Amino acid sequence: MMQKKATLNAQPRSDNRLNLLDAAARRFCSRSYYGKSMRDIASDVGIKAGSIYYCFESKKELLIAVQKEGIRRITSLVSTAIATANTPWDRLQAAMISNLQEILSGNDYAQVVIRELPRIDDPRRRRLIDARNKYDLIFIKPIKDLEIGSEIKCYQIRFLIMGAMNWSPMWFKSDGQSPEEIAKGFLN
Amino acid sequence: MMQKKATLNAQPRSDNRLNLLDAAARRFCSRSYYGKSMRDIASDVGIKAGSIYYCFESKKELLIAVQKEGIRRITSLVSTAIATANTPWDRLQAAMISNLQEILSGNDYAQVVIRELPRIDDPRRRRLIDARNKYDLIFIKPIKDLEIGSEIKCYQIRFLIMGAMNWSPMWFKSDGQSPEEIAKGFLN
DNA sequence: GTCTATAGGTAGATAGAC
DNA sequence: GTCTATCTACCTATAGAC
Repeated sequence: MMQKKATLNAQPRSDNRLNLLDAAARRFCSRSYYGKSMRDIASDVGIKAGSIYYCFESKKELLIAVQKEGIRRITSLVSTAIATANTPWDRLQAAMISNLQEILSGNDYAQVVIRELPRIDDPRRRRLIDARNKYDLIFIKPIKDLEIGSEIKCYQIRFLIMGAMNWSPMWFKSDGQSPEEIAKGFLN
Repeated sequence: MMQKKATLNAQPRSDNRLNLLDAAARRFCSRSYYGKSMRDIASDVGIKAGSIYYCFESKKELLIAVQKEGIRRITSLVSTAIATANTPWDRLQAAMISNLQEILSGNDYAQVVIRELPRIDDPRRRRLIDARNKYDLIFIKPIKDLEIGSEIKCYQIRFLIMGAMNWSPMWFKSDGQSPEEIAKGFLN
């Protein structure tokens, strides 16, 4: 699908696939998947709509790619953060901080996973949901290790924490509390 | 805009304005404001797209009406629930239970407020946001009355609780925990 | 790798009949 | 109140030039 070498008469733009993903994430986030056109996304990276189809075979493919990348990024960041902490409490806090950092970073990938995944209708959605569920499970172990209640209780706590985090973009102000402060505030 | 009497040759449908609001709420919820057409909404109530414009002068007007009604409903329900409880703790719990009942009821109005309000671009959005902020404030008083921390702490708790509630439609299963159980679970 | 041109479909909205 | 018919605009996607 992608060629290794640019032809001589092509303009010297570095890999537009990534630029397109960034633009799509931004656009899908601000007005939903259905609310922004291929023309909008293309114009953000300085090309025409038809050219997107060199990298992505359809609009839905573009959405799936954004979501796949979004899950990959946040999973990677949070896993790393957890690995560097020693106690269950620190692991939970580290996971929350890096999760919030990614969600509130303004790159919009995570939000497209969060907000658009439940309503896309596509066979590949199943795999994405599995990947997101797997991501959500990262949080359950540190909570269980806190040993503060039954298994049901642990899941309730996880729903509480993850819901609050997933919702935070709605009220977050970049001149207010930092992700660290928000995470610590949630944990008392 | 609306007439009081139906003409004789009109079909005997009772006020379609409400039916249209219900259908719009459902559709805007499932595929976003941009993802569903006036034709889709019209067909849900058994009329043609052009006929919607007898009740609503534009698609955006229809969205605004859904959101206005959504805020009105949940404000009314939660205010009433709070008024029937006696202690701060009971008031907070009553507010959470009725908030969750409305959000998880399946009528979709609340979710259109929650999910679509941040991204519509319209002068009237300001008023809706004010109304929703006023609604959010309903929760702050019971939390403050609990006297468990500083004002900042109270707002952190509110963000935690409201975020978790607003997010609950994503994982709620109608054969699982009830809104009461979820609210009590969040409150420990 | 990006362009232009365009096919083929659907969108929101309006006008006028009934 | 709802219909049909229609306008204009925009959409996704493709084909072929460069």
